Amino acid sequence: MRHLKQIHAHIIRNGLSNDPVLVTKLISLSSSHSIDYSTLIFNQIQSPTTFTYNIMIRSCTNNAAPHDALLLYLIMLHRGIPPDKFTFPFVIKACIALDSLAIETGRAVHALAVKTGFSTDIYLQNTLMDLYLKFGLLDCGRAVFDKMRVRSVVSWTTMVAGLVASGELEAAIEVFEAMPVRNVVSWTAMINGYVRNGQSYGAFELFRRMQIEGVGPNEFTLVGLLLACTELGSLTLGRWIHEFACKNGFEMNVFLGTALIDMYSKCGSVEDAVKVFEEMPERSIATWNSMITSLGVHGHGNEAVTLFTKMDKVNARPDAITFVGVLCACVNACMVHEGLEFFKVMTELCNIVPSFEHYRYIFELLGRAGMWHEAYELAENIPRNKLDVCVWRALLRVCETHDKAELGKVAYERIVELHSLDDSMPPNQIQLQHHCFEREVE
DNA sequence: TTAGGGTTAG
Repeated sequence: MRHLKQIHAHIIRNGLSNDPVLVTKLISLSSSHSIDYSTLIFNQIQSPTTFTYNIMIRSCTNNAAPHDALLLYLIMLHRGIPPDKFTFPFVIKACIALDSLAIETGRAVHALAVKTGFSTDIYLQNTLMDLYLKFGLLDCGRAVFDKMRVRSVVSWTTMVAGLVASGELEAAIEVFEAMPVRNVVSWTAMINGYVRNGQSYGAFELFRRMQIEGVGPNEFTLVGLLLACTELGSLTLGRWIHEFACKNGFEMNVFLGTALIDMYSKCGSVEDAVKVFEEMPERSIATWNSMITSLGVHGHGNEAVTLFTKMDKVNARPDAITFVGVLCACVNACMVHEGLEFFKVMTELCNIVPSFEHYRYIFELLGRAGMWHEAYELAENIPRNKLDVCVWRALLRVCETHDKAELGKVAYERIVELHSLDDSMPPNQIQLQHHCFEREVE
């Protein structure tokens, strides 16, 4: 970023700040470090063109600001700057990055693309398919696919991946088998389809077929296969994939490394997980989380906590999942006071809003420490939202295991009370829960 | 300047 700013200064001093090529290059290069800086450059352009808008829209989406991307698109239309064939895929990608509420915007963009004559662009069609399929509108995705006059391997793969994500394994297989050409991405998408649908042997069968047909796997493929090993609980197969990766010179990137750690941990070899972790040249938050969780569930609570404290030294910021792992480790290792301290760090220092899982572990810790009043206070102070019923349930659960009938009854009454405020809960379900509780109390 | 596949909790 420092070098980029120096270059930017030279550009200004040499009177080149209106050169569209230089300016757009600056925008896209700076966006991954500071979207604010990119916006600053963009706002200084005297007469922005379709091209500069496209670049700015793409930069926003690629850097966690899809909402701004849509806003820019609207401003662009408002200013009368015409979108082109590049604009539409970028805007649809912004919709995909948002939640499914953006589907209406997506449809409107689709409509405008039809009106302006860009709807037959293969890049747009592929992106639209992706949008509809990812938001569960399988018929719409299919309709785009069926209307395409030319389909590339990307079109077919998008269809396969979309069906797989919706659990439509049979339909995905049908499309996959009908593909005229398959590349490593297509094979990987299909392998993951088998894994996600609990058919891990099918995934390995496909891996064999892929190699017979002369397509080599890459890191993505191996990650899918490692998930299959994890699902099967097969340390032997997992080791084989690991050896395959080493023998074939695969780069130990964060995804492959993390999948290996997770596989070793869940297949019972925490030693191998640690070995992989220590040898990784680069780690993501998922890598840390996987390793901490692994140590925690294997009864190495102290090691998990030590590793957690190391995160700070390498500037890795813990997230909500990290604390689920740490709290779980504390529960398993009976580190009551440490756990309570971490919960404090999480909420007060890291500003992480506790989820149901955090409450579950924290109630367990408080229960073990006999701090029932604190547990009650904690549940009582949760603002009214969707989570509070779950939290009282978590407390009820802990009360049950610790034979804490009195507080359990309070928790139970709160659950019934909150349900009665919730119209979406049918009365017979409340009755049923009431019945269950009475029986448990007896 | 554009399109598709990947890791962590529960």
